[in-house]
Amino acid sequence: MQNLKDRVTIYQVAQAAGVSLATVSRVINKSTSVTPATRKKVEDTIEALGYKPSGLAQALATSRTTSIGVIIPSANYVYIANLLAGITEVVKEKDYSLSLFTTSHSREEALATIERVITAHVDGTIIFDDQLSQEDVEKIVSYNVPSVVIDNKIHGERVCDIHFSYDNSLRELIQRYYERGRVNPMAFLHVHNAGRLINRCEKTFIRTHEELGKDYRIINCDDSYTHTYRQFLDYFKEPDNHKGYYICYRDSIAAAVMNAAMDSGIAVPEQVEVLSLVGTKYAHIVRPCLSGFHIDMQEVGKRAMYMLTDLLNGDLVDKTARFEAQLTLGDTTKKVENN
Amino acid sequence: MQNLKDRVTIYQVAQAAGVSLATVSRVINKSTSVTPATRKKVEDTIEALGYKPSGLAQALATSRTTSIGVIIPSANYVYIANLLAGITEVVKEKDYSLSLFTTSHSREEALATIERVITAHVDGTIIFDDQLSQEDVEKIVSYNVPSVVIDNKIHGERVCDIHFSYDNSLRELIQRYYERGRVNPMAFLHVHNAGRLINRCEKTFIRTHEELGKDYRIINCDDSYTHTYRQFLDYFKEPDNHKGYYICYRDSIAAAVMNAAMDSGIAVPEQVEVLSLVGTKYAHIVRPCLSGFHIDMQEVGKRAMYMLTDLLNGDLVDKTARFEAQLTLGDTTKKVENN
DNA sequence: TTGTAAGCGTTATCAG
DNA sequence: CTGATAACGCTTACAA
Repeated sequence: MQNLKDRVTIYQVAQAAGVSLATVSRVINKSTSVTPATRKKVEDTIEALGYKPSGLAQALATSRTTSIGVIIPSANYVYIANLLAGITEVVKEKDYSLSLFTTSHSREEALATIERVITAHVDGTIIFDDQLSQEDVEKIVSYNVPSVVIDNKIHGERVCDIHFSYDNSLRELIQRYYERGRVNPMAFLHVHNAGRLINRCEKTFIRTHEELGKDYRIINCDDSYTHTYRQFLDYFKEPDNHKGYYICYRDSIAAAVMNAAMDSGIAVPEQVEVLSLVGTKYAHIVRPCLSGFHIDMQEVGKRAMYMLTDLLNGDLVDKTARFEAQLTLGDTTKKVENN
Repeated sequence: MQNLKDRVTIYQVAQAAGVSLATVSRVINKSTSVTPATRKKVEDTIEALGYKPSGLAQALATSRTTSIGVIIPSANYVYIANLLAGITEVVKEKDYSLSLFTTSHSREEALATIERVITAHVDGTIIFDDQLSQEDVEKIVSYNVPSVVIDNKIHGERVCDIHFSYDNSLRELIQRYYERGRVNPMAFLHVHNAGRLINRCEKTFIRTHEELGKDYRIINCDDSYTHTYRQFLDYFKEPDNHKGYYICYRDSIAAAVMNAAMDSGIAVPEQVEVLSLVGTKYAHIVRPCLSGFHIDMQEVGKRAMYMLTDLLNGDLVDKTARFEAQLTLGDTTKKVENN
């Protein structure tokens, strides 16, 4: 096996083994039968020459890349990392490979990403990205790449979707809160442009309050621990604010509010209560432990990849899956007697 | 633009535009000059037909995939997610695409991953994976894919490396500790099979103690928050253990020790001090804030990708880069007067 | 069972 | 400036 080779091709293997291209191809693909003798001969020369088939040429010939695309806004979030871990697990199991595409912030980048996905010629995609519209997804699919879309209500012929369900559990939580005779209006921390999930939750929050005829508050904040922490340090300087129930987008935001409260000498949960919508394992690590909703993104990733392979094989049963957010009550909300 | 097309090929564009293949190829690649008139004609039909070049065929013809491979053990850790974010940022800037390969735990999986990387025909790889040996990397490189290797002392003709430097700062930290007259032996939490980085740190830890003629302790633990938390709850039942300085692999482990101590009524940092080696943003979020080392993995990712593109273009200046771990003193170690 | 030859969708080298 | 035509490395009928 020489170094820095210009890669050995199937043709060279054939020549060295004294057979034809086709035969080598057959032993690689374990397809039609080959005499054990010639098979052995070919396998030996493959080994000796260090031949590896070119996925490129194979893909071109078969028009299957056995590669799937994953489209996400950024890998930088814990729950996206978990999603990726789940996807890769099944990707390996099914012997696919995975191309990662990120969209970032601008619309142009998103469009450029779509182009890339199409030219990359992946067999299918898993899309977890709020910025892509129905049309964007349709465009991808129209180039013959079936897709599973996560938390982004999009439907179509060769599109599956996984839906995160918060509505019922969030509504229940709010109802219970007031049923227990709590009078402080709940506050929802609005984050601009943070995606569908939080928007949906905000809508549910507002609608439920309106149905109950209760007051509520919306507080604008940033999707950044540090900013929110500072903002709430300020906010808690006002004694009137030394109470309240704050519903936050993710762990780190909830932790920011909680830390700001505690660092201002305000008791959590006695005076200020905090709840996060998108929980990760860090909810259990911070003290007090965060109350919040939680969806196992690794499971979501696995599920998404299973759906995609089924879709690709044409034996998909359910075109849609639903993950219900689980509420875990930690120590940032007051305990209520559940009996 | 019809739906579910069998993708339009360059040939069909040529025919529709009344020119030859070659001309279409030229306008795609903006290479040699084409009459503005024909260019426009071709561009229009490309638009009309919704033609996108096949990356596959292009790659086969040029023997460049403009795709790089990233090899990691799992996407599941925060600092790896940050690394990925850094890499993708530059990947887009340089107009590459990225294939993700994970190795998981067994040797067989690692070997399978290497095969996949080779057949995938990526132009280069970024490897952040302790399980791969010098030979493994050499194998990859021998198939004509230059690589940059992170935190895994490997050298070679077409290999760059990024090295994390902990030794000096860790040694200094230890020396200072005893210089201040501290007498409790430090403890190092050994995690089996957690990779080179922690092994190196452990060696430095031991060697420094031996040089100083000081006692030290090695405590075995798991790379899991929950396990370690339970283990240390037990450990702290013994009053003799209500003191000590514990050096932990990562944030979550350090938090486990810290929480176990506090939940056992032990004061941090007054009685028990904790330090983490691999810090993330969560170090600032937990309370008390974790003291620990920190490397900006997003920067590392960007740097790695820059090195790789330089390597691919043949204009690499430095084959090696070094990131020094930064010590951030939080509230889990005692303050020392620095003047 | 094995070999021959025609694609797969591009690029690139020639002539014209 | 443009058009044939031969690669690129492999798969897959079709023949032998």
